[in-house]
Amino acid sequence: MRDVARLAGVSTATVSAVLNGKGTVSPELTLRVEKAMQALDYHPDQIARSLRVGRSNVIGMIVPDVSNLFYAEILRGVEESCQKIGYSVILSGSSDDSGNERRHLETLYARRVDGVLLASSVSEAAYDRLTLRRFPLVFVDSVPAGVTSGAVVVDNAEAAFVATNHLIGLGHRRIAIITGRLDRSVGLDRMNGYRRALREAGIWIPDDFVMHGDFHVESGYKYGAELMRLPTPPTAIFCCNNRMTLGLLRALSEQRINCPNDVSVVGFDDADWATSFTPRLTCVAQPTYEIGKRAIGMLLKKIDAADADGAGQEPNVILHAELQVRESTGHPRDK
Amino acid sequence: MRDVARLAGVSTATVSAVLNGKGTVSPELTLRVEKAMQALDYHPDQIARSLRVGRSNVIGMIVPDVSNLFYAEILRGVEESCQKIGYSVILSGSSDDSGNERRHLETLYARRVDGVLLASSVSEAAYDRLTLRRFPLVFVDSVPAGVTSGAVVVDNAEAAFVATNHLIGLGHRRIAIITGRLDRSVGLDRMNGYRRALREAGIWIPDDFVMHGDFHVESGYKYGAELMRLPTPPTAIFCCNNRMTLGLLRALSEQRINCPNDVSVVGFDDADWATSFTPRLTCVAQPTYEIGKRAIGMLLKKIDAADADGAGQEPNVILHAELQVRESTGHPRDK
DNA sequence: TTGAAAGCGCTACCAC
DNA sequence: GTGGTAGCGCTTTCAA
Repeated sequence: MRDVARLAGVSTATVSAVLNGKGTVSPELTLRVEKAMQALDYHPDQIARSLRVGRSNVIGMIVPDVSNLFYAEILRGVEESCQKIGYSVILSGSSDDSGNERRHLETLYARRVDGVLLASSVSEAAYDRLTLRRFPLVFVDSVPAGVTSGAVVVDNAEAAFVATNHLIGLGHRRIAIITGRLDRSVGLDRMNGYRRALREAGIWIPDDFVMHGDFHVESGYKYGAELMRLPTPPTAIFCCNNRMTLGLLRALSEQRINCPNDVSVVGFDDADWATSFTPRLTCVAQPTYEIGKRAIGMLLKKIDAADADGAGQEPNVILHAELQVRESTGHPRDK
Repeated sequence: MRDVARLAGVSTATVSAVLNGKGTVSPELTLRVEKAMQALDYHPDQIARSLRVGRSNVIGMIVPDVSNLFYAEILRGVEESCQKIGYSVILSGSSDDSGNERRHLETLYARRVDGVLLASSVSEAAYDRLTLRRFPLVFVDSVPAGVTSGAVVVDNAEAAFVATNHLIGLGHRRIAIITGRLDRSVGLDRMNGYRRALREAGIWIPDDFVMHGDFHVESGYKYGAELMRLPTPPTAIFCCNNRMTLGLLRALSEQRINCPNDVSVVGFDDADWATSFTPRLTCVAQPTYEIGKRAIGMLLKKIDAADADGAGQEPNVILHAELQVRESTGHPRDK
């Protein structure tokens, strides 16, 4: 920068003014400075700038699993929005471990990110007073119990309710569920939606139709296989995330159980493969890209509010998922 | 930091020494400083540190598509390795656009990242003298023509050769291909491997068995459909990436064409869904996680070499993909 | 072994 | 309009 100033015959202050479009520089000097910058292939050092202005234009994002398409899609929404406004995003994967999550939170703080997006948080550290004072934070996808602001979530209970009702409407009575982790709002809400639908339809479900999965492929596989080996297996299964659905479908395939003839399947989370399967998968499609966009929108609001010393309490954004009815659901055969 | 120094009754230099484990500080003072840091919940400002030492401990990674599982898996390898050594990664998606790619390169430079990982680069900007002087850069997945150092790639030609030979070995003679973009090494090499296998087996292939796809779902769908509508359709299709395979499978499903009875399919890239499909998909599995790990390893070497003013010419790392034979390939029926 | 002070590259304030 | 300069929080000589 000094070199630029020297070459243009001005002060560094002027160069800075040109850079930031302060408008108080004469056209003539502006041109000279720009020429000099070009000639020297000068690119302002954002690090130095950040240090000075106390703002990094970087946000952090923590997800449980980088290679889960669901988070990848959210990330895409986040990243594209960030690009437009000159933000960069540091991504870290927590592997569903609260220690990792906490560590990442510390790292991000040390790097002085302007805010962080926390997907499916598994740690209480996230809403420590201390952490919250460090930087604006918005919860994505899953929200800690009792938190009514600063989160972008989907109405999971409603979505599960609709999905289950779809099965009931087709005539199913023996409807099983493979739940997600119940210590997460996403997992619990989906199960509750399912239960409510059954209750309102006056359907009673045996305990062994409720399988407690953990969002991973293996649990979908294992519980799917178990369900179909029951003396009277379900005629429909509601599976609470994309990974487990993959496991479930694998189990069905191995047992040569035909879907939807022998059993109907409703998955949660749409995925690129959902329409390539035979049969095409009926599932609850979450607006992933939109989640990402809204989350970053809320975070920016919070960042601005923090700058302006406003309280910055953004009420939760609640988005709605849409049931995509395709061919993996049909009437029960032995009705 | 000043506060910590004051509270501990020492100078900031001493605090710094403690932080960096310089070892020249008496145990007594060390303890006092640590106490003070704790008491004030002090976390050193990496931004300031970066400015001073000229090293950010951040790397950038540019991928064409954040939500393609293939890149997501590589990213996972990268990210996990980075965590271990205290690096953070800024992720950007180029959407296969060279303008975006160039812009991200500029941004990353402005942020003074220590190096960048560039996946499937589409832009010549990446190997401009200028860009290369800015920071260590390693190419991942796809390598620009003629570049023999600084890249981590898979031997795509060999992988395609093996995959095609697998089909030939099963008795197929009418083997079609849906290629990727031929302006990328990945795309071209795979087609060449396919061609070599056919040539060596003395099999001649009509031109309309070679479909030029672009790595996206739609092209797999479109060309898959076209292939199967040919007067004499192929008995096997080799499909050059995960996305296009999804499209192809959808086309087959819609046309009620049975795989592998009517046509065998070999995909490129393994995916979580590959073993959940019926039939389970035979495909070329790239060592994605390993690619990520090796890439970051090479980048770090380059970074260190750059620090040490060494030339830092790391020869290309060439990894090998493995053919996963499953049920989507079988003998041709009408042989 | 410890501390004083310079300086990384930038911005913002104030004086001209 | 423009420039001089202090200082963001840290590390790193160098002197004590």
